[in-house]
Amino acid sequence: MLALVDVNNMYVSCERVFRPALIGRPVVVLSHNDGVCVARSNEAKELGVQMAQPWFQVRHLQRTAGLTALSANFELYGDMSNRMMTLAAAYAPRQEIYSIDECFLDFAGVRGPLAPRGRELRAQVLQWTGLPTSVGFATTKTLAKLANHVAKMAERKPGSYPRQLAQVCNFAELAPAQLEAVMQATDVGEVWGIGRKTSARLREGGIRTVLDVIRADPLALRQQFNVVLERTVRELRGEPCQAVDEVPEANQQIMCSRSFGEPVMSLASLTESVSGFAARVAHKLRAQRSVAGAVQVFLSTSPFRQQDRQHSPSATLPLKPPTADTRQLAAAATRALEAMFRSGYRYVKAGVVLVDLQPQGHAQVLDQPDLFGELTPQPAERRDRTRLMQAMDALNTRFGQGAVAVASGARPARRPAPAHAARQEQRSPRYTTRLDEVVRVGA
DNA sequence: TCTGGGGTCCTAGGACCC
DNA sequence: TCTGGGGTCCTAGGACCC
Repeated sequence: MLALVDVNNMYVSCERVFRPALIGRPVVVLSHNDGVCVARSNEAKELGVQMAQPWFQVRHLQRTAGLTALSANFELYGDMSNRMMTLAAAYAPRQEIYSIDECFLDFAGVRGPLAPRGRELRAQVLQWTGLPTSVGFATTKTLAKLANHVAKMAERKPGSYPRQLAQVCNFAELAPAQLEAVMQATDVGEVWGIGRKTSARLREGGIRTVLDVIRADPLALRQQFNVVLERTVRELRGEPCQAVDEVPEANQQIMCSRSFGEPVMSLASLTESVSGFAARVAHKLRAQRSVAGAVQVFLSTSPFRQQDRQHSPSATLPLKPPTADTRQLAAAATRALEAMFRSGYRYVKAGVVLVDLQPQGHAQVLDQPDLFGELTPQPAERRDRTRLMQAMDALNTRFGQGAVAVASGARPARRPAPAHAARQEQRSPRYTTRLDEVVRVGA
């Protein structure tokens, strides 16, 4: 038996822990650049605010409906997530952390009724971290996700599902007829893995509810759609197709991209951004003990500005031998940027992607000069590089991203905030990870 | 005026080989 | 005029998730 534990409206719930006055009120959390809504309280959902909806489209609700908007505070959410995950892990032999706000628990070998354990878990996480969760139990991952959805909706929309399924829902405890009623009451688009396009096509074929798709022929679905849908339907029928993975696999690509606060036209400014992105991805790369075989850089103008000329190039540069050295990655990234940059365009976004990742230490040694005329460094030099990068990572972890950076060209040592710095007008304090930002009590 | 930032997996089609 | 067949590898793009 599996459980899916999921924090309700994670980012909003994290903010409410430290600002209880926001409980019961419509709240959204905005993306990096205060661009779109990335989390919504139930009250904000009731107002009709959509996931990823541009902030400027709903901003008026501040005045008319008392909507509160906060800038994303990922440092806070990451720390709250760690606390929640640690508590949840104690309830089952195995845990897979699936995202910042969800984990699967595998109860294989655990005896006794599970719903009470789910309620205990929920109560402890709520009391110890302040985060409200929902718990869904079932025999496969896809079913556990669905049970979790039912637990949430039964709580949020009384009447949508039986009241006793609220907060904690165990499909295994339902009578067959009850389970069938639940499947019939649930739209096929709510299923994990069935998105907008697929559900629209399914509906055209007369498949509207979860019950409909469970009764369809998996092989026929595979032919009409693809193997992913077939697996999803098999999981809905109780046939496990996805295992619980305790140890996360190393990422196959690592990306850092940002929209700018305002359009950027100068190469110098883009170079500064791209070097910064390269430093971030290099840091992440070393954290998972990998090296990159190639670096990709992309730029784009705004597709929403029809009146602007569009230019969205990308370029990939191989790294031979593969490396995790910030200086080499930043140099390659800026070279790629220079090769594709064209003046006269209003760029609004750029990004750096590391691909062709391999485990550290497996990289081949070249006895011929590489593309840039360099030989594979000798052991002593490699050791120095590694130590330099370790020192950089340690300083940046302790004092904040960017405390130590690679000098890139003409940038002055002490520079003003770049013109394209992010807008983040409503960020809350990092209560749990910065000593100077902890909650103050009294005057 | 203002439109996120990460990831994964699968598939189709082209290049290439024998 | 007539223009293989089967296999592999790679890449771009689509769909999905949070």
